[in-house]
Amino acid sequence: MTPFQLEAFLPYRINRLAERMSDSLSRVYRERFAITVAQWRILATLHDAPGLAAKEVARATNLDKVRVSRAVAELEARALVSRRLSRADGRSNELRLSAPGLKLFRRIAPLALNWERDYLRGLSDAERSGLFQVLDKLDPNRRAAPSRLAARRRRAGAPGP
Amino acid sequence: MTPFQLEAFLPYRINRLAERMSDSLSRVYRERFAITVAQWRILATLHDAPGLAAKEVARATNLDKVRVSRAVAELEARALVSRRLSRADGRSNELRLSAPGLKLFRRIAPLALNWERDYLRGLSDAERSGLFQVLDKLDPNRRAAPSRLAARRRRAGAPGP
DNA sequence: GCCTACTAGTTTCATATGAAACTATCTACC
DNA sequence: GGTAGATAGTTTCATATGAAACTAGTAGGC
Repeated sequence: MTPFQLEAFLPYRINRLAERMSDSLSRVYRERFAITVAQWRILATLHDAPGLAAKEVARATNLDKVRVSRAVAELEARALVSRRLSRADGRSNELRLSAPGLKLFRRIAPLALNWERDYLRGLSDAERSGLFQVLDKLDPNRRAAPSRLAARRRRAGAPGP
Repeated sequence: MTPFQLEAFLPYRINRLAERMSDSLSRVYRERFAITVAQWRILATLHDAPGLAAKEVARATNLDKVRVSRAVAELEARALVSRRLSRADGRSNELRLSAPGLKLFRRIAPLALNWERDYLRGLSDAERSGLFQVLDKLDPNRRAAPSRLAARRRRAGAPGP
């Protein structure tokens, strides 16, 4: 007999966790602000790095370029994001949060962080830091500044290394 | 300034990990056996619990009933799964792997387990067991037999409690 | 300058998805 | 035994998705 239990199979468990988290969190900003997951990621990315081109946004958000194109179009239509033709490359635009976009981001971000804190409430500090450490190992990020990440994680309740 | 880094935000990280794992793993059975993720979950579930109704399969696989209905129809068309009208409830069918379905499952399962072992290769035993422990806390399963899970995990390389 | 190959971003189109409607059956109550 | 919800599973239909085609621009010979 082949020993296989879906319930103990990592891809299945991670996938299920991802879906449930996403459902729970997206309710926070979807119902109240009519923002999709893609739009939320883009707002957060442009907040952190104003002037990014769509291509870089796609990379930073793990979204394909079609979804970025559509989400940015919608954000622009709602005047939450502005675009300006790049001087350096006439094919791309520099994307930025508009004033209302920034305001919206500042309303949502604390809600998202609260949601995360509540979600992780049941874990010990060691479990929290271990979780992020394992995430970094299984799915390394190849770009973001490590120091800011470490700071962010410390705030999230995990003790430093 | 609102401190928010997408790269350090748990739902985003878990989602990205789930997507990448799913992409990598599904290549194992999609290309070679033309099996979708939903179909794979259903095969594994029916292997573990023959005779289940679609409703129970949906619950065990975390798939909605529409997807289960479609995936089962396809599996049946390919003679990998058989259905028999339930004696107890005329609305549902007892679903089972056929002989070819069982054979296919037995080919895929070891590949999936190898994939998982390789994927977790970079983690220490403590990290592996910690990961599953945290998964159980963040996304508890409300049904499967704990003893079998524990056995499975021990095999996966994590020391028991 | 001007081909040629490449890239950023958009659009098209075929497929995947899931909410809601539907069908058939069950359950509980009379 | 008949009637009024409930429930299992399928189908419909409107929307989401992403691969591939397309548009516009760039870069590197020559």
